Amino acid sequence: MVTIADVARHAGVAPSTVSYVLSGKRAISAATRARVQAAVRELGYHPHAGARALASNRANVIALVLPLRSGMHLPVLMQFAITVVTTARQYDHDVLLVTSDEGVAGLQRVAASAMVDGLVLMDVELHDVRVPALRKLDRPSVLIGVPADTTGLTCVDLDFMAAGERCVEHLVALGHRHIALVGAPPAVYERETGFAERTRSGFIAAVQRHGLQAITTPCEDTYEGVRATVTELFAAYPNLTGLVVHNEAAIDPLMDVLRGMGRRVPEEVSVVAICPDEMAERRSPPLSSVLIPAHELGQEAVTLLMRKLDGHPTEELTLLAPRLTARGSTAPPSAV
Amino acid sequence: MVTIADVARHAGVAPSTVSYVLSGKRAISAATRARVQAAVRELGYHPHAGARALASNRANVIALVLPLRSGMHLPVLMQFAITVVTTARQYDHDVLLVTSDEGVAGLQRVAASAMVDGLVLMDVELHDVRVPALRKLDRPSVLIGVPADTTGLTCVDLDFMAAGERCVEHLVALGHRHIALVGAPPAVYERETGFAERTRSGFIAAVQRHGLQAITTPCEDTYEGVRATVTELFAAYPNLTGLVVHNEAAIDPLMDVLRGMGRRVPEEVSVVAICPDEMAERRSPPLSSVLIPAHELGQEAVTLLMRKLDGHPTEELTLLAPRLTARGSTAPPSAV
DNA sequence: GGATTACATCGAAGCGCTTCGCTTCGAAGT
DNA sequence: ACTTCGAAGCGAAGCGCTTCGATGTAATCC
Repeated sequence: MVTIADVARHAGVAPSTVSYVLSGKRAISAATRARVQAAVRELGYHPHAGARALASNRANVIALVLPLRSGMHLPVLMQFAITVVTTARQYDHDVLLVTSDEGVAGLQRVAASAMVDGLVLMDVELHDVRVPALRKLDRPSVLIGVPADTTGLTCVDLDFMAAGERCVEHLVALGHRHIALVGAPPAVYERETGFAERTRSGFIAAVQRHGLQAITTPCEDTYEGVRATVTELFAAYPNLTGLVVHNEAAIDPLMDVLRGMGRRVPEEVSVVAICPDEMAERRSPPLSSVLIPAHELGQEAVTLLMRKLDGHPTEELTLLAPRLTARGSTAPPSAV
Repeated sequence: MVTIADVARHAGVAPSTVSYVLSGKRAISAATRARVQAAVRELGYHPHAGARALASNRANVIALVLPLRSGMHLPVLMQFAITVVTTARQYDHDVLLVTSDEGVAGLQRVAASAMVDGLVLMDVELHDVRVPALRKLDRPSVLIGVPADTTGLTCVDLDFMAAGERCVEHLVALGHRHIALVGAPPAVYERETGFAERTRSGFIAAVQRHGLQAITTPCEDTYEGVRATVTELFAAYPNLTGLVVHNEAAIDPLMDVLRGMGRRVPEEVSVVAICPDEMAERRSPPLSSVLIPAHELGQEAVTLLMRKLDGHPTEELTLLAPRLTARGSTAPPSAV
């Protein structure tokens, strides 16, 4: 193994000088710097991460904590994860992947053992068990998702309330007057995941602002569940022409079911979804949608964490504005 | 921060004794061990990972390396990742997530800086650039996927050749005589990803064994691409009754297209897929399928890596036998 | 021109842990 | 009773790095 002493010897300087060249924490003459950098390159030197962590009290690693409950939408999580890694690398940090299968103890462990300098928690619920644990952890952290009490925390999320409103506005602008929200499975509401409820309240607020009836229903993401939900919906509200869908896994079945019922999209029913863009684009017709900005969220989360690691204060709550992309699944309602 | 010295003092022993209690590398009397363990618990001691890595030359971390090309099937990758983390924890290791966006340099870095003791590479291609880099890396590794030359490596994968054969056998057993393989997008074959080609050769071998015609076609995973492929297929081979689909993203569109063409599944066309189980089960009708055993693969990969870390030799190539689950999408061909 | 300042570099301490070799002690063997 | 031996625990070295204070040297000031 090549050590800093080897590099120093090779460049004819003291080890500390090499260290300062690498960290830039003290002024070094251009000549010396060049010599050291050449030595580093020639010897293929990589500082020993453990030694560095020990001496500097900084591991240059952040933890990415996934919850391990079922019903998560894996592709979105993966996209997050990839973005977090990529962004962290831009700040010269690596990412340790932690799941909650050891429960909260895992957080304790990676933080207390100084493996990581800070943490990013994905998919935080309204009453997430990890949040209290986090509070007494002394390491900075950023949450993706919004728990009930955000004091002292740093949270990032899509503004789901605005997203719900935005969907309604889109449909109303097209002329729809009978609009329903097809939401997450009941279990998600019971768990008080936050974003489901926030979307719903945004939906309701917008609909009522326009003097329309607020129709919302949870929806299982199985084929049969979707069929049942949609059937009931149209039985109860036969003149429904607009659907807002906030349930990634239900979208495919839902479109199938609509077709099966002979209700054509967008001629007879307009559908606007809250889901990743790629999902919306793959459908036929492509779906009008508000995208889940996994990339932006991940990037923002890491950037905020880095700021905290540098000792800067941050906002408690950062909500990203929703962007709606109109595609082929929405149109004015057919004149009746 | 609580150090080993604090624990030692609290338990009335030397630091080295605490270390030996924790590692179990030397005999310690039951009484002392109990006292030390109590002290550890009371003080909430967690060994400093960096210090430990420095002194012991072991980081107790493995790298999980994802390729960053497009067209990967994210949910499967995520499932892998989760399994790898969970399994690694069982061996008291953590997982560093590495993407190939720094190219091969990222591997160099995490290995040379002693951040990780070994690596698991996901989704390895036939001519993967990471493989040569790996060879000169001195750290043990396990590949998921099979490159062209496996000498000196440890590879794990589904036996795609057998999977292709298995699908054919299933359809033939039901009585089908006209069977086509709908494969991955052309780009995947061009990249020589290995598994696509292996499935194809298994398919061809099995089909020819039964004296049938070998019909295979790549397939884009867009809606339009699938429509085009399927249309051409049935135009060229009108009496086709069996389809083997090895393209996760194409399955949904394909089923839609078949329905759109008025070809009912399984009454008129039987479809067997190679895809994750959950995907097969969510469809209506549920798909007969050979599953991608992400969980088993991940587990096997980590287990093999741990064995290598302990200095044991391992097989160059471990292929998991495919398991086919018959569901609602396959049936005997209708008597013509 | 001597004192002052800034700049560039060095040396050594120490981060928290593991590990090697040593000491001590009591039990077993002869 | 004396050696022998294994078990249990201790002490100190050292892993590779960062960082602080010190030192040497050259530029700057009145």
